[in-house]
Amino acid sequence: MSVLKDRILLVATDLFHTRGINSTGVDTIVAVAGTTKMTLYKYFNTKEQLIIEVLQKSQQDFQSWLNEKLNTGTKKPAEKIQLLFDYIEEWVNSSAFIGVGFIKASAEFPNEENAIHKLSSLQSREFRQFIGKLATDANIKDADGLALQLSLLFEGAAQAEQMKRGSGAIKYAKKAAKILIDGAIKQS
Amino acid sequence: MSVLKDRILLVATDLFHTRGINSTGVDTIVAVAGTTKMTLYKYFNTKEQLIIEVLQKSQQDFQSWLNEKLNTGTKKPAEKIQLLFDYIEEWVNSSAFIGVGFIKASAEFPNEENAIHKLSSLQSREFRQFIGKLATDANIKDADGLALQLSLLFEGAAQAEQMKRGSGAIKYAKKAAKILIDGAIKQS
DNA sequence: TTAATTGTATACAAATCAGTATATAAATTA
DNA sequence: TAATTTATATACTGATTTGTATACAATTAA
Repeated sequence: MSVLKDRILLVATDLFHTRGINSTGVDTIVAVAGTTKMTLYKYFNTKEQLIIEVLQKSQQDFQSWLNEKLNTGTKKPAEKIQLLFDYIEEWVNSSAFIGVGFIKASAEFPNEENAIHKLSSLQSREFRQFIGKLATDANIKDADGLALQLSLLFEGAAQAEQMKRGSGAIKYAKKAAKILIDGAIKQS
Repeated sequence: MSVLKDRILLVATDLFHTRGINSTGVDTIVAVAGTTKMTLYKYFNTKEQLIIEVLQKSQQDFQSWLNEKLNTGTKKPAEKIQLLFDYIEEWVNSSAFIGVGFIKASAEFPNEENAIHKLSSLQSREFRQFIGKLATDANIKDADGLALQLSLLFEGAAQAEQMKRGSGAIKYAKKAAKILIDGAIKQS
């Protein structure tokens, strides 16, 4: 990938999170990235396409980071799901955390027919399925039900953390997750 | 309150939820409300003021509805907190539900210095304190901790329901809430 | 009847928005 | 060296944004 395209993606990601997507114009993005609109529109056909690529890259980066954390060493499936919220906490508390893209995007583009909204919805569903696979591997009976509950805690905590940094919401989400996981394991 | 001001508030509330706040211009609002910009600006100094009043009215309406539900009949404190998510489910599943204003607003106005963001943050905190009072009245030990966890489930479920109507997220949030509440009561 | 209030109609200002056209400079490749 | 690619600079279009100015109509109160 071109270094300029990469820089535009990075700058756009940051500005979208700190100022909002609709409130960030392409003029601002190119000014901060130190390039011009002509270059931006060479790499991205429309602003919508830029938004979509920003969302995709953000989610890919997070998933890659999470997968690496979960797959280092030799962890049993039951351990992995117990560790999930530890890693999420680590991620949320890192200085790099600026929010969950698909949560914000779905709020800014509420129309369910909109391409950006559809992508947000897909990413939310995929992450829930990812948790569901962890739960299935751990031999949990109602794996999908638990996955949905954990995803609610995740999205709720991310929302709270976006609203007020350092709220400590993720700490209590982790505690709640442990209770729900332990309860689900007992029933299996 | 003037009938016209009321109509503008209603129309703005609906449009903000279905199209997004920043994507809804005042021209659209007055056109749908069947009035003119001059009238809108007679009742609201700025668009920001309109947004703020929309958020305040939405939260007041929800809180009033919830209080009435909780205070009809003679319910013990422990019953009230157990019933909380039943009422939230009823509210979310009603046709009138269009989302939680302060969740969307905080996403569209991420800057913590922004007046709209501040109000969103305040409303979220007030609702959590409201749950905290229910928990305290029910003699729960870590009332604030439980309130935070329940608010995460609430915001997560609302977020999920905004993203995809009829997702059934609230049903599983209710189940999770029951587990967390029962666990907290045991420890008291 | 006169005065005040309330709302409408319309046009406007000034800024910002996404996206394009054109021309030029620099760097890379053949 | 010549040709091609990559990026810049700048100006523009046309639509949209919030908010205001001005003039007029209808209703209500004194």
